[in-house]
Amino acid sequence: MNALSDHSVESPARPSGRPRSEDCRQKILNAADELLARDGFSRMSIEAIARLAGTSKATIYRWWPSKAAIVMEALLAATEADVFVKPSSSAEEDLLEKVRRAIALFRGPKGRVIASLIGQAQSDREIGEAYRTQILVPRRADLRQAIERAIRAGTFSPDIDIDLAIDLLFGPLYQRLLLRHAPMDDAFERDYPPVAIAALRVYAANC
Amino acid sequence: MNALSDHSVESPARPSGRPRSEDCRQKILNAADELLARDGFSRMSIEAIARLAGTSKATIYRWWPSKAAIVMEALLAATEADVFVKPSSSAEEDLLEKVRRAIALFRGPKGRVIASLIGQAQSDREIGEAYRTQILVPRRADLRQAIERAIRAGTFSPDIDIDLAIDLLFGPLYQRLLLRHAPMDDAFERDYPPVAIAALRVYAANC
Amino acid sequence: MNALSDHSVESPARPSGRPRSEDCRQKILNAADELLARDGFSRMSIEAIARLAGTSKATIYRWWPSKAAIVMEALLAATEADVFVKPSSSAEEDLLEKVRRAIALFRGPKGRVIASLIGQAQSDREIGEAYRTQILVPRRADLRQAIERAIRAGTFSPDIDIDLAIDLLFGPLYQRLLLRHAPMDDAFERDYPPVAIAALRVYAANC
Amino acid sequence: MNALSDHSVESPARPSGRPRSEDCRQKILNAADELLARDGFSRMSIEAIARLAGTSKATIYRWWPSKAAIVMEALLAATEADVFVKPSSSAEEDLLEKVRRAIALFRGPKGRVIASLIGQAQSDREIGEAYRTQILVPRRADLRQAIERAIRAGTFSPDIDIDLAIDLLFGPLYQRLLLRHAPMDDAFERDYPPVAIAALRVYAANC
DNA sequence: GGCTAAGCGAGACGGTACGTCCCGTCTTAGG
DNA sequence: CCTAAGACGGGACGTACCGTCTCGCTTAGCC
Repeated sequence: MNALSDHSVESPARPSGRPRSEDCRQKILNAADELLARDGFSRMSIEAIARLAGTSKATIYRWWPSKAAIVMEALLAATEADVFVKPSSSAEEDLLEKVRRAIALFRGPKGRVIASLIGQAQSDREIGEAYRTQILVPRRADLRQAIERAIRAGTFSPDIDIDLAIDLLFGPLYQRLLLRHAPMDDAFERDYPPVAIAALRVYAANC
Repeated sequence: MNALSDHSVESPARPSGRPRSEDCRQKILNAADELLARDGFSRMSIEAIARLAGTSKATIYRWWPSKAAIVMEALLAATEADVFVKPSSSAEEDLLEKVRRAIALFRGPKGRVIASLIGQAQSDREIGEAYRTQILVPRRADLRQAIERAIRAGTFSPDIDIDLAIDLLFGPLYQRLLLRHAPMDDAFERDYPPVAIAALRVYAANC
Repeated sequence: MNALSDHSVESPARPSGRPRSEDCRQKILNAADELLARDGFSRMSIEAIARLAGTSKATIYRWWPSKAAIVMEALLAATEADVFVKPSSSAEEDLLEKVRRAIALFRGPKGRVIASLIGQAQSDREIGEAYRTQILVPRRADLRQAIERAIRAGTFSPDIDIDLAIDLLFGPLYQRLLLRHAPMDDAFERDYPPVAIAALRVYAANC
Repeated sequence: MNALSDHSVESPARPSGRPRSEDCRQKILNAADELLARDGFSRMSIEAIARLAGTSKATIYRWWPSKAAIVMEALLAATEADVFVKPSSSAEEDLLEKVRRAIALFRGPKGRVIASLIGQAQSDREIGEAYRTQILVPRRADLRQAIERAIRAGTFSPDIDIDLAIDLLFGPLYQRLLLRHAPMDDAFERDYPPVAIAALRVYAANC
């Protein structure tokens, strides 16, 4: 548990004092969402969030240590569903679907938010740590399971480096998201996933 | 030519008045370098650069439109050599070497600088545009040539999407540079390049 | 009765519900005293009093309308004895003693507290009103009685302006307390009182 | 020279850099004056001064260390003339006039400003020090000269404590200014000065 | 060699946002 | 009802940089 998520600790024992206002929390997250869309991550200020949410800055600082923490919380809740793939009989097929889902996610409005967070993480160690812990780790654990299913099914060699395998699948996606050297368009969404799976297959077979 | 590189315009007509001080330019670039290493991109301020360089802020603003432009200029000069690969008889072999060079570059001190710039580019369109124009475009043009050589040699199908091909090779690198979910260590430097080439080969053969 | 002393209203009818905690009242007054000594009036906050007293802010606000009211209450209780002079046969002698007592009071630890209150009163009408009503009015009534005794004894003319007379005696004291242009030292404590009485005598005789 | 008056140092050598804007200085002092009249010293904020003056807070903080320093500067310039008395043949007469001038000053709009400053000085050592150094010291030096003239003329004994003498004259004034227990009205303005002089005379003769 | 025009340092300036502090009010639970 | 705890809206604090500006002083090439 790191600093960016302390507020999400839920102690079972009800703490004394006036309880945190859930309404207030929502207003802040909504305001953050709106400003994120309008101004982008680094151009939006905490003062603006407070202004728009109609809360005081102190209330924000009481619960979130930074702008990134707010955005992360908003993102986290909303992204879970986007990438969940119901396991099918073919692990390979599932991986293909996961790649497709990731492309769809990156192309949608959350794509820029994710890119912003990763961008900020380059100069703020806490944001990076939080992003890895809260978003990447569970995400990659899920992918790892799918790959391990494929290994058990004999599709992939048990000797493969699973981290490397995941990177083969998703690296080009992140690259396009972040570098924007080429569009993440319909052609990419159609053509890339099978290429990625093919690349993984050749790596994982001949290991 | 975009805003981040206006200063490099060299008018052939000799302007009147005192000429730009080259000494001053160097002091600023050096100061930027030092602060970049010490504080990181977004924590370093233009005021600090001016302070350290012993120049005035006005002088900086006269020649560079932003912090990123300064850093970009410093980076550009220093990176050229790192990635140049003398063409050999085997285009595939050259690509392999280029991947290796990129890993070495990313692992070195310039890695964090590049990551910082890409990070900032997420929220500053000008930086992004400049990075793509000045760094990525020439870089990818070079890679494209190597791939076209391979196509002409019959190694790769002429139907491949060259952008996608390049992404297959370098995507996982940028991913590790920017997400830092897994180390870019000796094992990676040793294992990844051949895997990348194999992936490209399978894509480019079966296209 | 003004706002700063509402809490001293004592309804004869026993109110329903939990009675006010006397312990709590003492803890707050003690904490106020301690912080007053440590930080001075305007640097001490109500939050700090609550923290130190181990009470909640709400409890303080329920009983006192302001910081000054707390301090006033603490001061009032403690100062009564300092200035009471048992009437002797000579009203003039009594006045002399009262001046001496005031100097002693101002030189002691309560001197700075009184100065702080008068200082705050310059920008807070309520504090000023409360200070005058609760402290100055009874104090000056007492002095007035002593002077009237002297008038009845024929020492002073019955035509004198008693307020002016009191000011002649105490003005220089307050001036030194508040301006601190010159020390209120042993020499002053020894030399000033007879001078003051002499000044009063010459005014009150030749009126 | 203390911290509250550093800005008034006038180096003969013109300093480098953009010169201080006199216009800006005036706008700030005027804004301070207006707010002082409208809201009183402690209710006026530096933010409000900046807002009204149309300057930035940084500009204020660059030149004045505190609210009090601003007010002091505004006061200082405006008060000089109010208390200057052209020496006449009678030193005693001059003292009488000086007392009258002080009463007039205290009754006017500057009276509340002076009271505010003295009030703040009770909890801010720097303000007190500045007030004493910049206002009281020159003021009392002037009074001291008048008294010394009277001593040389044989009116007063050479043994008197001049500080005490000044306090006898002005103490009651400050007391009424600060305690407001009795009005500083026409009657006081008419009656007090001769009483004060008489008191001083009896002290200074029988010393 | 003096003129002129830009470069340059220094640093003031209007702004904006920062993160903190305390205010006085409120909303809980528990005594 | 009283109290402890502490969340809340509000607003000022003093600081840090931003990018622009106004000065006086170089420092060249050109007349």
